Amino acid sequence: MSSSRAAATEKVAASGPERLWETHVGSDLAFLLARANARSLAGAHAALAPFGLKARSYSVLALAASDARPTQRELSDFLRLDPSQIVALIDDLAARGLVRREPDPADRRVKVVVATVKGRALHEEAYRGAEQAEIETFAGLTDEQRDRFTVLLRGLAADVL
Amino acid sequence: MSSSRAAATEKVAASGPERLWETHVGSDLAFLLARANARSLAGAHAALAPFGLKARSYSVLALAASDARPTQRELSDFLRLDPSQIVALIDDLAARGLVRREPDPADRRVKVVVATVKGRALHEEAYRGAEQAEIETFAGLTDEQRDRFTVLLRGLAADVL
DNA sequence: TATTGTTATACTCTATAACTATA
DNA sequence: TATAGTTATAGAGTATAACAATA
Repeated sequence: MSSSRAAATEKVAASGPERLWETHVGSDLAFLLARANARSLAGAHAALAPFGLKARSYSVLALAASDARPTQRELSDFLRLDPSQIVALIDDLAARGLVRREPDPADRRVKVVVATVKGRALHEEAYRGAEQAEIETFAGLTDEQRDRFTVLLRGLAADVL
Repeated sequence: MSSSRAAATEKVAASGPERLWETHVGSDLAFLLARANARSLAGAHAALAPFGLKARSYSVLALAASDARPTQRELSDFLRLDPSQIVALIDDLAARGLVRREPDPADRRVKVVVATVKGRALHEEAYRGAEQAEIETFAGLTDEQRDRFTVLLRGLAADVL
């Protein structure tokens, strides 16, 4: 349906898997979104692997390294992961000395997750790697397209179901 | 970093999980993309469940119901799923009488996957459900934004890594 | 009673390798 | 020797329920 794709299909009838783009699946937004996400995730994963991090552990570390001092429950809600998964992620990061649990004096049930000095240092490096991967993943977009893309995504992502 | 988010943060310091949006994770494109995808997938899943389909089986059925007559290998390449996963998906759809494997006279190794009459009928219904879910998921976007979004996503999705 | 974090368990998904039959 | 499809299996990821400590 898009002009760029239509231009490609004006040639000879494509052979091989490419020709399936002409199907209506090829213009299904959910499908395209899933593919784009898979690509982005693969790039992030490759960039974070040298630091022993994946997308999730990186997110947790990044939030712990911020000045937000998130609780485990907040991490669970924000990252949309089950509390038990947060426990596992933090156990791993804590075992590596990157993060620690601090008790909240106001409510002894909650534990605030903060990055150690070592954790902040690793985050700094990983952040640069992830940033670079993001640039490469979205290299096909102009700066303006990238900004628009971010705004659109934020709208979709922020809406609570 | 974006103006829309900055405007939101000018208010009072948020409490609860929402305040974590102020973190740089909240403007990480890969993160936003993952969230948007999760939301889209959840919508699609809910819409397809009444038909006994998930995102993947729906994609396979849709391609089988098209006039493209895809081979299993083409499905594997196009959907970026391992050939063994395609086998499992088609086994399931075939057991339900929605799809069948046709031998290719030109190459007896390959099997073309085509939808049965029953399969085409179910796809028709599921397609309308999925379309409706997509409309609801992207309801926050104007038609123009939606088109731009599609073009951007197609560029990201089509690029072979 | 409700909530935070934790443990345990089962289920789905994904990745990998080995096998067959054709080419 | 290479390719299409199949089978089997192990690992990662996900969802769920039950529990202890605290509110």
